[in-house]
Formats: sequence, structure tokens, C-alpha cells
Amino acid sequence: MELNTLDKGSHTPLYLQLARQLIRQIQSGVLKPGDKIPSERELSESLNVSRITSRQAIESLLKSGLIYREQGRGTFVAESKMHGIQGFSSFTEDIRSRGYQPGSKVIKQELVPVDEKCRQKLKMGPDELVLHLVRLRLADGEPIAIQYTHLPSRICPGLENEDLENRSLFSVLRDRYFIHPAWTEAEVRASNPTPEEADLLGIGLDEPVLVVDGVTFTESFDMVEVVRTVYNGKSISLYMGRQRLGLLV
Amino acid sequence: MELNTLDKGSHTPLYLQLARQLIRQIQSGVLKPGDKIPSERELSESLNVSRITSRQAIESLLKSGLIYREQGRGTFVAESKMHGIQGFSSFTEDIRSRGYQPGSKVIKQELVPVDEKCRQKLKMGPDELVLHLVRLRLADGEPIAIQYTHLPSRICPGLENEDLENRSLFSVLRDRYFIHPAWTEAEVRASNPTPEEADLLGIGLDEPVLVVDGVTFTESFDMVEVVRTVYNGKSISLYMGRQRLGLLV
DNA sequence: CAGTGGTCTAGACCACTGG
DNA sequence: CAGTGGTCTAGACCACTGG
Repeated sequence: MELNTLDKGSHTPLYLQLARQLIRQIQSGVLKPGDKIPSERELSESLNVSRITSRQAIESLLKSGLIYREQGRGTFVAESKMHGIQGFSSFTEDIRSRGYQPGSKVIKQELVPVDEKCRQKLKMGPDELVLHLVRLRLADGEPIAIQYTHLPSRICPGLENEDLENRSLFSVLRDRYFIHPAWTEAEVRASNPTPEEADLLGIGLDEPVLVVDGVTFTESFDMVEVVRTVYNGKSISLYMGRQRLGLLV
Repeated sequence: MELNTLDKGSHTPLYLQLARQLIRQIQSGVLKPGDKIPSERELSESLNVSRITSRQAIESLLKSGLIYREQGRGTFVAESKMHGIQGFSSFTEDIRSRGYQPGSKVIKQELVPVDEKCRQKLKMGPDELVLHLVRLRLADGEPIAIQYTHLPSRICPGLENEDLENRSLFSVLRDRYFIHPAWTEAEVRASNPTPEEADLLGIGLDEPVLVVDGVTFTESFDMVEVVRTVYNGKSISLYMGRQRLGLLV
């Protein structure tokens, strides 16, 4: 296995440079499921970094479930079915993969000053603008979710004027802005809709909705969007794929 | 804030001892949401450990979402409603990592013939028995979920007679049967409780519940259990960690 | 036994936040 | 400016796995 030397002068931390190299090796198939990856000591010696740095790189891949460790044996590439799976894709891709025609109706699409909560999540400066997007999402024309999206306008200038009706936001980000969403971190809960949401979804105030609060990242862990999706509880369930159990305490 | 000195002779790692102390401080209300917790340096000096050890303790709480860090400002106790984190571990460990005392009340614990749905999921023979377990799950004594578990009795003979009141099923599986749950595959949706569930959870029939249907595997992909967990929607949110996006389109 | 990950020490410099 | 978390070094001993 070949690894490039790391750029110690770069602004990108060494452990992230190494983590990305390992991700590429796995995605390109150089490292296959079940393969043992180099030990922390091997990595640190061959790349001239400390063991803690190589360990930090490995830990960041562990979180994503791409690899797993076994004490005394080594660190291994996880079975591909363990990660990935179609659990979280874009709404458009998700709906399409279920066999429905995806669509959306734009309710709001405007630049607003960043509020404190988004600012922290997106690591933005205090005076930056975010594009605030509210869309009613449809499957075969039926409303099944409301999506509130916040994107730093810095990374997608002009998106406030783009026509997003019936288009995938992610495909616009990829094709026009060369931003490739790769990861999402989400929190899920059951709740009731607000009166506006109930109205848009055509459901009663006491019917259940599934609320997913997420943050989306690129492969290089730059944050792309903060998004809340409110699903009509009756029309959808989310498949989570294989989750590694966190057995710590 | 008082912290006990750590036991360097203990088999429990120092960082875990410290992490548990911090969890208790948060649980007991000594540390409240929004409070700043001592800095890594303060902790390491007052407890006579290295900064890396105090940092490791803080990182283990970070994963559970109990706290959050802000560079240059400090580390703070998270809003208890907003964190949620660690959605997929055993219930016991999940609740404990949130700073509550886990518990359970066994409602049903009996061997039954396998039904068709379970038989397929657990890949069992047609005449095998499953242990059917229904438990009301508690956090600090408050009912927050109902859990329906099916395990092939082949892999856990005698478990029908084990006392599971207030014990972690996973810890029994590990310690007595040497079964190590490692992965879970789940489907999540929002719904309403059945009358029995509403009664057990102490909520109304039109209040939302979060239903998680899961299958648990060992590292080697042997199926361990089929489990449905019905959470009181108001008392919990699930954190999904970092999900790789499906790159379909 | 050599090799692995798990834990730990005692330092260092950096970028960032607030006053 | 002093304080914070973010990254990093160069070591150490431990428990565990396999041959």
C-alpha cells in the first residue's frame, strides 16, 4: 500500500490528511472489506508523524464505520454493507429509490443574516449571510415532508436566484458549485406538526411527524448545510442501514 | 465544583473514571445546561492527570452529546432536550451515557414458537423457539420506552429464567453467553401508541411515539435479536452519528 | 514471543474567543 | 491580553491476540 507523504506546512491537520488518504484507498478498492490496514505504529513511522496523530486519523474513520478495531489483532476495513447503505441520501434520491416521482414546491428562498445557532453549526462569521430555503417535498405529487435548509451563501453565491422547484438541491450543489455532500449527522425524533406544517402536509395537529435535524458535510468535512426535515409520520419510515453499536460505558 | 481524586490503581481507566464523575455532576444538576465545565487544563491539574487524559474523558462525553466544545471559549453542558446522541447502543448504555439511571420492568419473558416474520429475520428453523421479551424501559424511574425483543433460544438457553429486571440484556448476553452485539440495522418512524403502550408510557393515544424496528448482529453477522422499541416522543431523540450519504444519482 | 490497540505522561505551538 | 480547545511530539507500560 502506498501512502503519500503528508504536507506538514498545510493548513489541513496531518491526521485529516491521513484520514482522507485512507478513505480514498478504501473507496478506490485498494483496501477491500476485511483487509487489515497498517497499524498505528506502521503509519506513524512510514509517514513520520507521531503515533497519536495516526491514531487520531484512524479514530475519525472509526466514527464513520468505515473500519473497525480489534485489540491485539489490528484494524480492518468494514464490510461495505456495514456502512453506506441508502440510509441518508438526498430527499430526491431517497424518494426516487423508493419508486416515486420526487418533487418540491419552494415556499421560501432568501438570503438572511445568520442566526447564532446556525452560525455555530456552520462555523460561520458573525456577519455572513445564509440562504434560507423552505420547501414542501412531494412524492408522486403528494406532500410528504417540509424541509428547512440553511446554507452559507459564501459557498453557493447566486443560489438564491436559482430555480429549485422540482430540482435536487444536491445536484445543483454538485453541478454548479462543485460541492459534493458526503456525510450527514442527524438527530431524529417524533413530534407533532406546527399549525403551518399541518396545513402544508394536509394532516391534523395531533398526527405524528418524524423530525430529522441534520448537518451535511463534504468528504473533507466542510459543513454544507443545516437542515430540518419534517416528515408526515404516516407516509414514511427511515432506514438506518447498519449502525455500529457504541458500547462504551 | 468538587471532583474526587481518581484511583490510579483501579482497573477502570482514569479517563473513564473522570468521564463518569462528570456525567454524575450533570445528572445531579451540579452542572446545568449551558454551564461551562472546567477546562482540560484545570481538570488535569486538579486531578493530577495529563491533559490528554482529561481530554479523552471530555471526548467520551462529546460522543454522547452531553456536552459541546467551542474553540477559544470552553466546553459546555448541552441542552438536555437537544442532545440525544448515541442512538444506537444498548438501551441501558444509551440512557446511562445521557446521565440517567436506566431501569426496566419485565412485562413478559417467555419461550414461544417462532412466527414467520421472526423466522425469516433471524434465519431460524421452523420448529425453533424464541424468547419473547417485553420490557418497560425507564430513565430515572420514568417510563420512556417499551421494548419488544425476540431472541433465538438456541443461542441463549436458560435466558427465560434469568432475572432481567433492571439489568442490561446485552451485558447478560456478553457475560453469560459470550455473545457480543456489534451492529444494528433499523427502521425508524413516527407513529401513535397502541392503547396498551399509551397506558404503559403514561401518555395520550394521540401523542407521538418514535418506533424503531431493529435487528442486531454480532461482528460476524450472526443475528442476535429482533427488537422493536417504542419511545415516548416527548422524552427522547435519537442521534444517528455520521452517515455516509448514498451516492446513487 | 512479537505485534496490536488501549491508556497515559509531560511537554509544545497554534488559532480562536473574550475582555 | 490570558484562557480555551485543536493539533502534535516522543516517549512509556498495559492487556490482549496469534503463532
